[in-house]
Amino acid sequence: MESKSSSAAFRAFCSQHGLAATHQRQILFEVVQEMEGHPSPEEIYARVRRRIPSISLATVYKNLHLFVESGIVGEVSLHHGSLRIETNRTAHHHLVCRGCKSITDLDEKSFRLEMEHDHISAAFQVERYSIEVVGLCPACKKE
Amino acid sequence: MESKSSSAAFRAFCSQHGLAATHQRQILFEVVQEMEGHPSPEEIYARVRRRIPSISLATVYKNLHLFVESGIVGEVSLHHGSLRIETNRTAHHHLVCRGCKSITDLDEKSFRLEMEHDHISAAFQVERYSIEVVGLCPACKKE
DNA sequence: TGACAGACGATAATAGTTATCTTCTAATAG
DNA sequence: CTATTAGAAGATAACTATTATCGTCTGTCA
Repeated sequence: MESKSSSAAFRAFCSQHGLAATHQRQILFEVVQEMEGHPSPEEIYARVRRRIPSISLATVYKNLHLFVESGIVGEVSLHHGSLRIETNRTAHHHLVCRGCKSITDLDEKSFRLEMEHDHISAAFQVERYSIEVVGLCPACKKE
Repeated sequence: MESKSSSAAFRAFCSQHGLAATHQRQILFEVVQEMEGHPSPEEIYARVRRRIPSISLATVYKNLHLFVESGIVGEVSLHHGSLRIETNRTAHHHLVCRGCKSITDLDEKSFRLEMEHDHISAAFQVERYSIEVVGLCPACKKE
């Protein structure tokens, strides 16, 4: 059964990460996995409230952080939270540390990229692309 | 002379965009272009204050927006400002509209990428990479 | 079944950013 | 070269997203 297996996955997730299997956490777990696209905390909050009207937004945030840390969901941008200006106007890419959020420029020559344009709708006007290489910088790796 | 040509570039920029060539704007223009990396508004503000101690943070923000719009600087992430959760855990890339900030997933197969690993420090532990294709979606293109 | 660590909810606090409003100044017409 | 005026700057209030705090409640495990 759907709910059985989903519940089992949730319990496994909680015990793997030493977390209590609470009702709020379980609904969040389910909702996050059934949502498509790139929802914001507010959108997730709105959706969870349909099932638990009394849930707190703080609970949503706290659990989203746990989910991101554990890897069951990702974050679209590691450097949201503050505007960052790009002064290097030549084509280049980014090396991003998921620990300290540092960003290092990579020369365009570091990659050879072939785009299969068929896969991108002709109606979308492509202006540029950039590659984000994500991982851990030497300092953060030590931890 | 350095300052001559910089000043000429600034004046050209202003008249191209119908902007008044004010002192604050000029210092910001210069500072932003001489900064390396990916400075935040606060960092730029701190630096500009060394030359104009009385400048307001609001002025920094207003001018940074103008600079971004005009293209003389870029923004590192088009979707900062709010956490966005990634529920799709399979390898994929993003099609991002710089107008409405919408994000569409692209299949991993859309690209063929060869990384010249020599260019990335061996000390950086690469975990994944993702390609961001930036441009205008059909709806935003109409404007 | 208790005791307790950890989770929840309510809400205050903070950080980043934007809006408002008043004063000032660059652009330009005369 | 001055007067006019649209736009710019500065001060600061307001707003949005996020995090911290704290009292209460509830899974977990002995």
